[in-house]
Amino acid sequence: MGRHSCCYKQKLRKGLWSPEEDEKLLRHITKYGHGCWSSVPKLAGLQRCGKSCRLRWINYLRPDLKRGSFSPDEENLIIELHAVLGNKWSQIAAQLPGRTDNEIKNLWNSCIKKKLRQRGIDPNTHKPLSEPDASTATASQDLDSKLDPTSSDNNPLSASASASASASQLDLLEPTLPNLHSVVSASVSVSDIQPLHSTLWFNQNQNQNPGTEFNMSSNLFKSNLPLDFIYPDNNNLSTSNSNRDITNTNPIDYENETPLGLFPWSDVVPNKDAAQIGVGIGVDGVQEDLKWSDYLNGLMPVSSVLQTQNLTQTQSHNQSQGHLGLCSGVKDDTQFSITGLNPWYQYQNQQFQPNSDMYSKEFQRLSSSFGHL
DNA sequence: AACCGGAGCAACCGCGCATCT
DNA sequence: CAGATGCGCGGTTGCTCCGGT
Repeated sequence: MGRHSCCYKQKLRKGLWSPEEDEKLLRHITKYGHGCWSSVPKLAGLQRCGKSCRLRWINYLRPDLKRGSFSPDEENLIIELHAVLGNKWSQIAAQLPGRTDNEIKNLWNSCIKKKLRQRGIDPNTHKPLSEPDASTATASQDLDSKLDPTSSDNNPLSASASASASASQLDLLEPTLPNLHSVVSASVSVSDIQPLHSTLWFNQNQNQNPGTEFNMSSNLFKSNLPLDFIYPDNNNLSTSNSNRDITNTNPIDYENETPLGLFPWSDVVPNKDAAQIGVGIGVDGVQEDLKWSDYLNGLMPVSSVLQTQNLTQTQSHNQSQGHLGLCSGVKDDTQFSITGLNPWYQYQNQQFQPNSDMYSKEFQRLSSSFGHL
């Protein structure tokens, strides 16, 4: 196939995305969904190819993205999954809600590879290096023998491994995959790695209503509860969730094409200074002190930012400290539903539910995603 | 202060597969 | 059935930041 025809077109912008482009894309997809990606740039008024828009959305603008550095648990899980899946970044990312394949790939290439080598492990084979560092080789060998994907005897996810045998071996993987053994105890017949690793998500051995009882396979999931999901960790906001008035919504005024705030909590920011996130929008030489990612990370409304002028870098930095633990667990953007997943829609629709309901929705999505199980 | 090199990251490229016409 | 188109993935590039010299 080669390059796509859209890539040959002239006048298409390349390179870094400007805040204006981000806002256009975000607003368009928020309002209409992405539909056919090739038509997105035209409809959104962007001089980009659809592919570029898709990439930007998936890797950066998607509201369910978790931002910030990877936790040790996440890194461990990536290593475990890489041992099984290899460079299938999208499949690895599917097990890490809120993380993109690109993000994981970059982490792997820049950090984890190096760490594994320092521990005497070949990051490609997950075997000890030919000349491992003596001080670390012994310890790493132990781990390595458990993770060797080329050995059906040692590989707990081997297609030929029986469920019971796998369960005992999976115990060895703790604590990084604490619930994996119970997953395997469901007597899953492993003939295909795809359905198997999808079971990392929940414990199929539960006979109860899986929507309320299924176990997350990793501590990663436990920290991403709905309230953190919806409310930014912002010092300017009350930290008491119970004190928040979730009926105080800030609807997007689509009729006039002037969003009051792309995020519903935009009007909850209690003081003017806090609202004036110090992002120098990179327009015509205006300062761009803060990375756009930091701006998004601070979850300030685009409209507020666009109105902001003459801001100090200090304000930028301080505001950027706020973050949101976004976690939807949905990797495949084709499955993405603005109204179903987007936290601010849930917020606006006052459909906020206790954790069990949240998990129930997660399970429903998982069920549809892995319906072939 | 200037330079340099490594790390981290965002974005692009090229390919394969699926779907459409 | 074949070509065109759309989409997704993994690999790669190039930019920015930052610490060391």
